[in-house]
Amino acid sequence: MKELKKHIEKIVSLNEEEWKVLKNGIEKESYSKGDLILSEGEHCDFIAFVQTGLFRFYTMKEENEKVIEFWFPLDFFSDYRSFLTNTPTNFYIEAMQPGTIWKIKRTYMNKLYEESINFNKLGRIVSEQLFLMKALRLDSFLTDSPKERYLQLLIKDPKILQAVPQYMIASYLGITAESLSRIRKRI
Amino acid sequence: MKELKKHIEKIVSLNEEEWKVLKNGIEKESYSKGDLILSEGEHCDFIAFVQTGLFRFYTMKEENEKVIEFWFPLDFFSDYRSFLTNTPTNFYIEAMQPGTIWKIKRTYMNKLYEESINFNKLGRIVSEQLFLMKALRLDSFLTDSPKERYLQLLIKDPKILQAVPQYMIASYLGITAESLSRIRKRI
DNA sequence: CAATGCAATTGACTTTCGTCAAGAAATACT
DNA sequence: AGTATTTCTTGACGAAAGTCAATTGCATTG
Repeated sequence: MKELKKHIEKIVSLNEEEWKVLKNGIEKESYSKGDLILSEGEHCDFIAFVQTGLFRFYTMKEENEKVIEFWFPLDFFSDYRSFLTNTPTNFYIEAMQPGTIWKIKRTYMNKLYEESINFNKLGRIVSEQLFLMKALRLDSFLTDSPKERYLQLLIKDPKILQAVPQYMIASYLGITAESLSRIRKRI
Repeated sequence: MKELKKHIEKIVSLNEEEWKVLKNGIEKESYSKGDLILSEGEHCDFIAFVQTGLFRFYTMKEENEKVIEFWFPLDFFSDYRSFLTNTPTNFYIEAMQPGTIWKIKRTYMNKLYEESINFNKLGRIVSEQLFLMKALRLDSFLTDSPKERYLQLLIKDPKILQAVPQYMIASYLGITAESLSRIRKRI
């Protein structure tokens, strides 16, 4: 829990009482490689924090996996669309390695939002950060070629390249595994 | 200001005092067709609300305009990346028609965030909504073909098609004007 | 160490997209 | 109405991506 507390404190400074209340809503979960934390049709009713492990967020489109995101230790994650709108998801969250996470439920989160300014601040800043990540990613689809997106990934996210098989990276870049292989050859 | 107040009240209910404080930080601005509200190199230090008119958010990539977003009446807008990180922007915001907006400055917004739970709630929910829009858009780039993205636009955002020239829609879909023209022919 | 399974590459081929240039169509202007 | 400007379409071509199938490379394991 130390990492989580430290991470939250970088965002907002909670007093003893607030931290105690927050802690009461948090539970630890452990997963084995290949476990599904969320599946199509379910509601995502939590926000989580990666303690250890590696997770991916993907969807199926006509038999093909489309990887939306990868999550590493110290990342907050959720199917935030399903979480916010309280609607069933089309996505899957999979543990790519054994790992442990901290989870907080939406109902508890909403209770916190009613309680103190700091929890709203926390929720706001987490939302802002999630927004920024999506916005940067979208911009690169609008302005860059697949080759350029790959080159930027090399620079900005080398840890993804080390940890993840290439065919998933291709999907994450919005192209096929074969295309990525050819892009790499051209460089 | 009526529309703005009504719109905010759908998100969070402010008391008389809070509304008065908020109002003090809001100023009206009017633009003519073609005016630039924000240009590359500047800092975006505001969040705005469209009262009337039509605005677009775009960037230049090697002489070519890349349209990121369109904003219509009742939309909140900002170069939220520049706003949140307080860094210079690579983007432009242009009034595509004569229009008026309400603006609130970052410094004022940050003051509000210190003041009451409701302003944080407002900021949180606006951030959540902005996140949702980006996330949906990104998903469609990862999972759909240009043709599919166009067809979805027909269904989900017909107002964009009516109000915006096709070559900007092409850019918004991540393709060239010629490609969009051919996609339309194929249908 | 051979055998298996998964990942990555390569080849052949099709489809689609981008680019450049030319025209047609639509819109705005005088 | 006629002209000018902008927008949209079309054609020709090259580059890149998708698809399917086969092969190579790599790691795991029995």
